Amino acid sequence: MSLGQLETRELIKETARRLFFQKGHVKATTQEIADEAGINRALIHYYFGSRDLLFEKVLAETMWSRTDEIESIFATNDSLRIKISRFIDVFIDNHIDFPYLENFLITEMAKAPERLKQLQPDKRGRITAIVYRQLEEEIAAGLIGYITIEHFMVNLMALCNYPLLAMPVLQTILGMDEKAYREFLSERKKVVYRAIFNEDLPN
Amino acid sequence: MSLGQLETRELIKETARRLFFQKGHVKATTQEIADEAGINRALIHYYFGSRDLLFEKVLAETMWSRTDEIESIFATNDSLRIKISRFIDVFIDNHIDFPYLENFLITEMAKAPERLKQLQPDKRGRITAIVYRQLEEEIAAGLIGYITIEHFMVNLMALCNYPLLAMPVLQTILGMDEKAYREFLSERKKVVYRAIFNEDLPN
Amino acid sequence: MSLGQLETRELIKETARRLFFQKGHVKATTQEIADEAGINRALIHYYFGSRDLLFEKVLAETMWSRTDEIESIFATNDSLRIKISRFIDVFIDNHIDFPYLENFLITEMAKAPERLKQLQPDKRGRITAIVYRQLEEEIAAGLIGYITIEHFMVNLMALCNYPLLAMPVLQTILGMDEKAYREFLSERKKVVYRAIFNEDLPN
Amino acid sequence: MSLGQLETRELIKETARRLFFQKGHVKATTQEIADEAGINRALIHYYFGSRDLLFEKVLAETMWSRTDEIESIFATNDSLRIKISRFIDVFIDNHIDFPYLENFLITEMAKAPERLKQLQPDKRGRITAIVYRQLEEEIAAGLIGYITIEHFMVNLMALCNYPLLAMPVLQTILGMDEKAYREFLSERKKVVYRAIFNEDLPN
DNA sequence: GATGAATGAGTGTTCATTCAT
DNA sequence: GATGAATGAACACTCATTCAT
Repeated sequence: MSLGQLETRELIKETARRLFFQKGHVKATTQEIADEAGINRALIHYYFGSRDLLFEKVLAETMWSRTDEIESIFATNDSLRIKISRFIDVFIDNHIDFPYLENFLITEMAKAPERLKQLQPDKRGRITAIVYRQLEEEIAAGLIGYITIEHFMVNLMALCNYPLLAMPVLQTILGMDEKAYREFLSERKKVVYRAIFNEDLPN
Repeated sequence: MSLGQLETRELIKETARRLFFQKGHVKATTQEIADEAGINRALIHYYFGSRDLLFEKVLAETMWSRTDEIESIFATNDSLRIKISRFIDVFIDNHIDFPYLENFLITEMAKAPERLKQLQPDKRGRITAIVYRQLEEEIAAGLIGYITIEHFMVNLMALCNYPLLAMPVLQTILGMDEKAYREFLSERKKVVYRAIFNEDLPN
Repeated sequence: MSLGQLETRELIKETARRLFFQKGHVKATTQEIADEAGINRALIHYYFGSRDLLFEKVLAETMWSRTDEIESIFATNDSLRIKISRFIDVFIDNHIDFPYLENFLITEMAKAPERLKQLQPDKRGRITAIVYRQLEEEIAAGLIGYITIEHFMVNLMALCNYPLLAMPVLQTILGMDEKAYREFLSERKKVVYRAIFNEDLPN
Repeated sequence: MSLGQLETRELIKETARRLFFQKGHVKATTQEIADEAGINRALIHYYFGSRDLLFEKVLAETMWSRTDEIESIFATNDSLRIKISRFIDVFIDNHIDFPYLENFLITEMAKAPERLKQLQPDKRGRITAIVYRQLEEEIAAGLIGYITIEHFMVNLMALCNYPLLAMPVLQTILGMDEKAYREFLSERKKVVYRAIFNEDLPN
């Protein structure tokens, strides 16, 4: 593989990723991608075989890196509070780059629910098991009120993801511009932590 | 306008609503809508001018009724806790019917952010003002921890909407079938109330 | 179905038939067909669903009428000589109109041999049985030399079809123009009969 | 020209010939040819300029060798019967290797009838002249019935070529498998000779 | 009001061909 | 000589839209 090839391959994927996940063009056509990348439409087929295969490639890769990120947070010996605090950081700081990824995932999952299973291997199970144990300890110690693992995780995901997911709607409703919304999102780290543990985020 | 005319108009809108918001066919074609409604494709143009105009009409109407619903909850003399409790009820019970509406809204808003402003008139301002006052009283009385009105509302919306919005993803992650997920959603009423007020939902 | 619809449907089929079987454009594109018929390319899909379905329709219909023609020749009480004489007439006179049909059939058959079976139902068996009996009588009576039914039929088909099938090649080899070749073909009726029965065609 | 160059040139032509005439892939793409030959697609253009030029080259060469073969049969002092017997042998035995050549020729000729003239030089005239004389002698001697040279040659070609040409169709109609059809073809040598001379093939 | 027929613009994809190396 | 990258033209097909009736 020459350098040029790698660059073009990567360029196409980058462009697709940007259109799909950043700009929210869920149905971005090959023409749109080619125009944005400044290449010929046929090259997409040369490198990826078909629009769908490019699509799957980009989705899979993004999912992998995301899953790895999450796993690396939870698969440590740290306390639950530290883990959650990191999770919030990652989701709010990093995922600003691809605000539509979650949205995208939901739309696609609605069409082909069996696809996620390929993208999310058994790691999920292990993560849940770890968090489950730590959560039980917190509840037993009376540090947080009773809650099931499922609702705990969904609360966490909801509080972190929703403001990203629904950004265009919320930005309009709350009457915030780009900058104000960014500020709002950074404030949310404390707010989410507080909503989860009912106490202030340390330091 | 004859009765038949009204009926066909309404039938088309109903069908479009179902396909768009219930089944998640964001890109439902005029043919698909016509087939589902059992009418001729050209009639959609006869009544609505174009696919996009039908789309906007349906979206606007759904938004209006939703806004009205929300307003009627908040524009009373009830306590904040009762209002929030009703809000949770409405969002979780009623909005199960159109699970993809939120998702849809977000996707469309991403394309044309200026559109929402037409759909959400100045009512928004009045609602916020009312809730704002009540929220300040709660905080002042030490009944809930300090939180801005924006974060309070976003938390509430996140905890209610996210499980609906992300249903396909969560259903897969949590390994729940249709029935189990419905059960999970109904449990959430208590969970959300608790997360917001840090106390159990009365009765 | 309106008159216009039938006309357009028929027009498309006619045009396709002409391009496929008469002009030998085995790979005629939908554009070519549409241009030749003076209609929009998309209409072909409107009426036939796809290029292949149009193709199959036209092929099947042409085959049916041909099979019927052959059957009506052999399924009588006439003598073998009369039947063969008619067969020669039909193949040479009528099939001049679609000189590439046979060729076409062969090319397509090479790709999908299972297709012919659908087009040629069990009629074939009955025809062969009838001819078989009559042929045996001729041989037993010493009227023609010993020959199997298979070779007899293949000889007949070869002598009739080949000059049509290979028209472009033969026309060039034999140095004949359109008119001369047509004359040559009409002479062949006697020649074929003679080659089969080793005696002159009556009257 | 280096040895390697010659080898690659020849390899490409061989591969094309096989795909075109043996496997019947009339529309074989440059990619298909390159893959089959194990070379780069661009090399076809390097050596032959374009797909069409490769095509023409291969067709021309195949035609030349075929014409030479025929000429060498007829340009001897042997009797007509021996010549015809050899002709039948060559066409039936040898041409089994390229069953689609004839078919191919016909299809291509239909598109560009002027092409054959370049491929079939004045040899044709000489061959016909020789056979013509011998045929007249046979007729004069009452050894065969009256027939023109054109019909005689066309009968001969028809009886030999048609079973090869129409192999896929005939195989289906006659219900023969590969092996049975091969057997059938070998029987045809006697059958054709008999149909031409109305007597058994010697030895 | 309602329909089938017809169209033009656009989609993903294929392919022969060219070009830089 | 040989290769991978890149392109333009064409293909079958889809779709919203228009039109005549």
